[in-house]
Amino acid sequence: MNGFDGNNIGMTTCWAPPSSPSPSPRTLLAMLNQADNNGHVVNPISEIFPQTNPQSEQRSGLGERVAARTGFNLPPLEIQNNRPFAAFFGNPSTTVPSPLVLIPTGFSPSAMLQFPNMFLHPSHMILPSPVANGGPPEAVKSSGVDHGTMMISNNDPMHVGLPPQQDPVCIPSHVDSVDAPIVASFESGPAVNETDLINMENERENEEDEEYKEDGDEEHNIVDELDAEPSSPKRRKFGGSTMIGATRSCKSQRVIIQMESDENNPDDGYRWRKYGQKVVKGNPNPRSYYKCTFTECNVKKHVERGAEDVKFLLITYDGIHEHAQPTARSSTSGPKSQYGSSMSQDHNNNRTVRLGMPPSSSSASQAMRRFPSSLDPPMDMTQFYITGLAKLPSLPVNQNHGLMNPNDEPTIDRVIPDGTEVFKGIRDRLNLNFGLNL
DNA sequence: CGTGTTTGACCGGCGC
DNA sequence: GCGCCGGTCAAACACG
Repeated sequence: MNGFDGNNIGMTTCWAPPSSPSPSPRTLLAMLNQADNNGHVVNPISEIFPQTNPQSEQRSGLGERVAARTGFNLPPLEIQNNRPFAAFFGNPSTTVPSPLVLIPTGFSPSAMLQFPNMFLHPSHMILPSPVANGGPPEAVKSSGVDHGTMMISNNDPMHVGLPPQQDPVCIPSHVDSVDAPIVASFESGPAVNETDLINMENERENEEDEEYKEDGDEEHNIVDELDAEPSSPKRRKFGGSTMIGATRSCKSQRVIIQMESDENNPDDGYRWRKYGQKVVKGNPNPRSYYKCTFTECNVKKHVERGAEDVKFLLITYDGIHEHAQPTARSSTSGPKSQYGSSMSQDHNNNRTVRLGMPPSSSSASQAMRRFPSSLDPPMDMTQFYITGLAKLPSLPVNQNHGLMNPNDEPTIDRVIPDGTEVFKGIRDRLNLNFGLNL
């Protein structure tokens, strides 16, 4: 049985529905999917959800103003539940993002998953003054009364793309007491606008190649040094390891996801080998370190539970898979594949779990079917958002962050059994549009 | 027996 | 320079 039963999972990025006639979810998906085919937003959200609330423009909050501009009504946020990540996890040393994602003007929410590089870890941001091109960098707090969250914009002239006068579209991550959030943060580079993103997409591989080249040189040097001296049994051997320092992995592409799960290591389609566990400062719950078991794949992840609420998992992925997902679990008695034979197991519950695998009463082969890959038809994350929230049992449809119109019927053929599909959707989108394999 | 997990020791970065 | 901290290694162990 899937460990996500009964868990309420939803994206933290949210927006409200139009207050007047809206397209059905099916229509919406069709419209949004048009953006997938060429990587551009053919139908901006403002076209899909035309502005219907004349008072929206008078809102004071930046997020609300932009929401009003784009035709969305942001739902009220419970400030006490909208804590910053570090505070939420009670671990100030944990590298976690703000529970806000920032979408430059002109982007639809679906674009965030097409160009994840635009979403930065706060530590990588230069926080500009709200006054364009003036004043020292600083955090910009939302002035919205019903938004207790901090907004961070990026007008860094070195990177930017955002015209300074343009307000970014702030999509507050709604950490709701009912809806368990999934937060995806992408640490990969500077914020840019859409056109820059296209160029960046072309340049990204070259940059990474150079970075890897540098890494390789460093590693080579270290190995040379170590080769000159004998090593004790417990002494670290650098051969085969890309680690130079404790924070080495910070240079790689990093994606941080928060989700609610009973499992300590929900399966995400790849196979992981646990290589360490450590209690980090500020969180009594140990952090588990995993490596991808694929040959020569250096992707790592670490998983820890929230300090305050153990229901929440913080999963941090470091690196990019440069291989396909395993098609099936190899048998311990069968021929050895490139992968190890194990699944990530939750030893607390003594069972193997597969994130993104809806419970099924059918055959085991179906249970082992692969995750969608880049070869599968593109799926806009919005539909996962919608379908995920549509399954939330404790909220009336018209309160599901306003994502569904009360008159809308859920699309039966797209309704996902549990919110883990949101995770899958994130990964698919990252893989499909950015080559980021989680 | 093969594979993955556990766990104490070790390492480098960083702040003071 | 020292100590803290996060990250990693690898022998021992567990499991099927």
